[in-house]
Amino acid sequence: MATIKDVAKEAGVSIAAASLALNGKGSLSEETRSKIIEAAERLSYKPNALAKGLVTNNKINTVGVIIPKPGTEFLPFVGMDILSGVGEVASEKKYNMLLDWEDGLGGSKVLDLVQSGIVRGLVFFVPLNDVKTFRTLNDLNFPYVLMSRPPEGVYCSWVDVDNADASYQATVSLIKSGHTRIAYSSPAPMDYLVSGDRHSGYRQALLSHNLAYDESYVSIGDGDIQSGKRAMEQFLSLNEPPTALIAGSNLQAIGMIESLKERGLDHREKAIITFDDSPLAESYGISAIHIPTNLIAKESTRLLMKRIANPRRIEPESIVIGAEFIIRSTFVPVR
Amino acid sequence: MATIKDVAKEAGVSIAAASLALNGKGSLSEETRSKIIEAAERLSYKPNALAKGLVTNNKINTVGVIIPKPGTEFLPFVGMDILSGVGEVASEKKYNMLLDWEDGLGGSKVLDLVQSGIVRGLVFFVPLNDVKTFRTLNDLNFPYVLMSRPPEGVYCSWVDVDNADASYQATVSLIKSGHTRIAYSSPAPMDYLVSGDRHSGYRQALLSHNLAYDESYVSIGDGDIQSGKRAMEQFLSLNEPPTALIAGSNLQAIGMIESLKERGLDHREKAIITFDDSPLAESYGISAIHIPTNLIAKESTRLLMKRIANPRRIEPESIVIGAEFIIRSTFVPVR
DNA sequence: CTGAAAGCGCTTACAG
DNA sequence: CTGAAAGCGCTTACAG
Repeated sequence: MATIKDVAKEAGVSIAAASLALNGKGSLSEETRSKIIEAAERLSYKPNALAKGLVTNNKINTVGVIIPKPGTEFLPFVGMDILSGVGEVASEKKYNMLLDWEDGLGGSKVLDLVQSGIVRGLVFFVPLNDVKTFRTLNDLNFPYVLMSRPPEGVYCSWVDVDNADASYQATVSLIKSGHTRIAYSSPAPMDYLVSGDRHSGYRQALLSHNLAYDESYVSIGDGDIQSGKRAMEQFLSLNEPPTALIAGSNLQAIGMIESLKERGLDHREKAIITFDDSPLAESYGISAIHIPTNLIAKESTRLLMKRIANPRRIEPESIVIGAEFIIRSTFVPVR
Repeated sequence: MATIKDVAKEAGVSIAAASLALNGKGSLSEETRSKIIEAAERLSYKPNALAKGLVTNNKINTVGVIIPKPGTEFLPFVGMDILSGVGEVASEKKYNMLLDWEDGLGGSKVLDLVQSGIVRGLVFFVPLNDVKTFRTLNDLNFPYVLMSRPPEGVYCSWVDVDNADASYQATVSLIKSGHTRIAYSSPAPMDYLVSGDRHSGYRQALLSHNLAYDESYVSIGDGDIQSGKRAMEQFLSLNEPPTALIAGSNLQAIGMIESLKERGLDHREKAIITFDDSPLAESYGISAIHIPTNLIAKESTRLLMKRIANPRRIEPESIVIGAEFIIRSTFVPVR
């Protein structure tokens, strides 16, 4: 493969001149410049990113995306939305995208990545926030952005919807349409920020409308269909089963509906609202709180790029994006 | 950040000795070696991958995954399955994973990647095969593996299911349960290998069982729900509508069922078999041809690793993986 | 068994 | 306006 040396020789100039011309820097005569460009094209020269990275900032132009290991905790639709958003903004800036996930072995993997120079910045979509890793990144003054509200004690840039508010609004709309027995099923363990925020919005809505908060109406789930079934069964076994449910994920909501069907009940027997929207929720006709994951990913990556472009430590920024409540056939007033 | 120079100084040895010790090479005294290792730990030294890559093979230890742009043509479940498979094998070998997709601007992006030294090998999951890119990769003797049967004229390693055979078997099982009017809806345009292979298996099954092949029973779709609806509407408008259908994707199959429902028909009105299996197909109760995407991804990456480890040109290998036919409630005998 | 030196492909002051 | 030189962080023959 051709190197810059070959290009210089082919064009009959010095290596430095070739570098300048190829990067559009310096003040070369138009003639020399085009002579060099032509030589590069003739040899189909592509710069070696490693050498370039080594000599500039010791980094390669790559953004790293950290997501949960596929198959756990989140819907593939969400994952792909994120990757597509990050990838789009990254590629606009001629950045590559590196994908990795937490492996349960602790955050050391992320730090390896950072120190090896393979990435210039990181975006995180990790439900359980690892404070220690973030602290270390802060100490290193390494650029990163969270696609979620940061955990207590971490000062950094982030982009997210207001989960508590979205949950509050959804609960209120159920109350307003006459429901008084409303259940909540979390998308993940309660120590996950997203679970806690949504739970507190739900609770707040009940209390501010003079409805009792009852723990037996709360189920702790994970992202899959089974956990939706379990939640529904738990709720149906109560003396006074809820008439409305807020599901933590599409698959959970589907599980709830399946559970209803298994008992020979209509899927509109209960009012069901799910977090996250997808073709799935649409085709099942499930009312959904649309979290604009793709937009969150894009905005996060934009913040990251801004931060990378600014070598000095700058103030973290945060963006709160609005969630949209989409009413479909599972939104039924109390009967 | 600490460099190898710092480590050498801290341990009181030469840079060469430090390099040897850190890489477990050369013959150093046990004492010197551990002295160096300890110094590295004390400084929390992480080697700079760029420098290392530059000096060894001009490449960084990264595998590139090329998939279609998210949101087009394929189910996120499939995409995540692939990423998870590639990532798992890659990380076993301490490789990073770089994600990219075709952008419709031609394959030059891939070649940039290759020549920049960012990846040591590529795995492709691309329905429409770009012969020119593959030829160039062959010329460069650059390691890559396809997660699909290669197109005509490309000689390379690949891993795939036998789509024609899977389609044949599914069609035969419909014939055996009494269907004579069987429709086929492709997952993509017909010039995609996967569409063509499945179509030819379907056609072959009909012909070898003395059933006529009728073009009005064939619909050309894409991966989404709408195309399933369209296909069903096309078929239902025929004088003799099919009694059984083979769908190209889960979403297509769901579209077919939705279309049935919209007309007030039971979803078991028709026998429906879908390609690809997912929680979706499971929860809808759609009979499915399970394509082990995750396994395909893993095996492909293993082949790639083998190829990378072997600097000399070696013979391409191919692996055909069996598809599994899973019968669910949409598999109904002819009425 | 260990050290000094060359070199991977590039960029960036610095001379001229 | 252009060239010679140093250097990014590492590894690998090659001396000793």
